[in-house]
Amino acid sequence: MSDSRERIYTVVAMIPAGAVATYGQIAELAGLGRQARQVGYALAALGSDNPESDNPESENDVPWHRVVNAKGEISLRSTASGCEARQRSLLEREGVRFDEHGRIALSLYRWQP
DNA sequence: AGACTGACGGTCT
DNA sequence: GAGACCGCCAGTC
Repeated sequence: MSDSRERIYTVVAMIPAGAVATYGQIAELAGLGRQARQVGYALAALGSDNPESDNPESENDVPWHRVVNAKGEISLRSTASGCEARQRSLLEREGVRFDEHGRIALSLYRWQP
């Protein structure tokens, strides 16, 4: 276990509702620099919708659904297909609108600490 | 030790 | 605007 992962979770948990953050942004705030990959890797370790997975320390309070890539799209992961639909639903519930391309206007919803 | 993989980012074409 | 390439790091085989 790397403390970097907890740092990432902490940063993600700081994202307010109705706002989204990019992986690169999270990485920078977490002190990882440009390692956006590591951020996605850490989030993937959460198990997304696998509450059965064991991650007692990270808790499920991490709003991973507020994290999108630099294009403003929901990144497709290897497994758990359909999870993105739930993510989009959660974001829309928070007031985030998607365009025809199914992308988010980062210029409007991008979280700015 | 070496090689492959992965929720990505930025730049070039 | 979209696609191809490279780079960066950690974890796993």
